[in-house]
Amino acid sequence: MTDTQRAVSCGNCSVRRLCLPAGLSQGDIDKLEQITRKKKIVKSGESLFRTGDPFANLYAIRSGSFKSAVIAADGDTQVTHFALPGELLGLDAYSGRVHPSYAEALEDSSVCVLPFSQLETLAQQVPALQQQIYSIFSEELKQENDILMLLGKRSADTRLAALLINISSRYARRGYSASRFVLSMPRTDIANYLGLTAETVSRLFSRFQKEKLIRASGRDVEILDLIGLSEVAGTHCGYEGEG
Amino acid sequence: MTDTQRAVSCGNCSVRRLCLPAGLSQGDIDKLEQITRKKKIVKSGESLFRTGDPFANLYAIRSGSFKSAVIAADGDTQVTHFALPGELLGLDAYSGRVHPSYAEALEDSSVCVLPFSQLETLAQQVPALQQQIYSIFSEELKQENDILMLLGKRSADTRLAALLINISSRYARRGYSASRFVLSMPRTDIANYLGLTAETVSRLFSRFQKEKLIRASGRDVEILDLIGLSEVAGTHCGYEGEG
DNA sequence: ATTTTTGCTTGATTCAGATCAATAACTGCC
DNA sequence: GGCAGTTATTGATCTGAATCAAGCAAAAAT
Repeated sequence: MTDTQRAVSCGNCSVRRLCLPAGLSQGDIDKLEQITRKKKIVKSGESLFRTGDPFANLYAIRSGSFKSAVIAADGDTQVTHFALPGELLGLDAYSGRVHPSYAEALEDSSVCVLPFSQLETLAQQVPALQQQIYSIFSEELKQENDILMLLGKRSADTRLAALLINISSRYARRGYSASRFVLSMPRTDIANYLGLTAETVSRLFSRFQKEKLIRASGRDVEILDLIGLSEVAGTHCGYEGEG
Repeated sequence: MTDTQRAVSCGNCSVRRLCLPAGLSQGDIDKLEQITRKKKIVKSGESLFRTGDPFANLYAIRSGSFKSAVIAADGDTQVTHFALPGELLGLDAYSGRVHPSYAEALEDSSVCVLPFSQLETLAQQVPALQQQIYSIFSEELKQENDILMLLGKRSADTRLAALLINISSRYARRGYSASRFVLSMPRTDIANYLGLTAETVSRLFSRFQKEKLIRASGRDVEILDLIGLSEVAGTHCGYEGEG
């Protein structure tokens, strides 16, 4: 076994506790690794899959980050998700056998390729894996509901504050600083995701800085006052999400 | 076997093609029925489950309709879903072992009670059932993405038009008229779901009537001009959803 | 049958965030 | 290092939907 292949194993993956192997025995992880031999590099701005692509694989993010988005009939797009290491992409493609959304790397990223038919077969034999798949689906649904709340009822400042706290706590889970991080997405993507315009997002960044809630320079963000920011977000953690 | 029990069988259920049994062989459906012995009646306004209830069952709607909603830290609620016969409720509770949302009957309704641990075990033995569960999860995610588009970028009239078309096509799938139906939810719920106020929704109903797109009297709705309504919705079917 | 409640509609006014517009800063890239 | 093309900030203005405020209809309660 070469070093390159070793690098793909779950055992030495920094996000194994957040990803599919979570809760599996070593023996089951070995089986999972056997169907996850391929790794894929996706450069910043490139697509992992596009809307309409046939569904064959799920993708587990190893490193980097992605946005996923849907495209309406009129060509308009809506960013639906910012995905970080350990998260799965492509789950919404199962029922239609085609990807209804697309995923694009926000920075140079790498993913594990999971052929779904094989994963399905393995899950049939490994209850813990099946449970983990249900769990990931379910968690995803739960989070979407929280975003619906954000878009349905919340003011612009609340939305941005909630996003910053959410991203912060997700980075923290992955072993990075919760208070200082680099946003991998442009303002336009943040705005689109939050149902706002880039101008409004920019103004809010300025306002949050004036209010000493954050310090921001471009995509570099430092949270100075988590309590204050949480008050703006109207909650005590992300949008009740992961954290 | 009594008549009451017979009534619970999938075989004579009008929505079996949309529900869990879809795609299963008769033998597999029999097995499914064995774990689905209980049926539950939920009266209008009553809860099927509440936020925070421990997760034990999934519920398949036999008749009637439900709204599900999440409650924010400040007590504010967001309606996340209107569920019709054949649809499953409770999927978002799996990962946390607790219901993160609640489900309330919009009219007198009945559901099949599916103990999840037994369903899980059965799915392990019946690949077609496992696939159907994945499919339902996946479909749900897909639809949430379409709602995100609606809430993120669309104007009030577009949102309501899309909802009307979506509900119409879902009724049609269940064998009811696509052009004439009774909304089971009050205006406030429609407004909340669409991220609007009840006043705005009411004004839009009036406007759509003036424009001869619909005829509405309270919750009784008739679609007069599907093409016109689709133009307002900016799409050719529901929010790209089920239809 | 009459009061109370709940749900729906309509009008007047306000405001948060969009839109339009102009710079400014940053990122490659010759 | 300088130029072209993004990406971000800031300002002025506008507008769609919220909010505030009645009034009305239908259903539930007395």
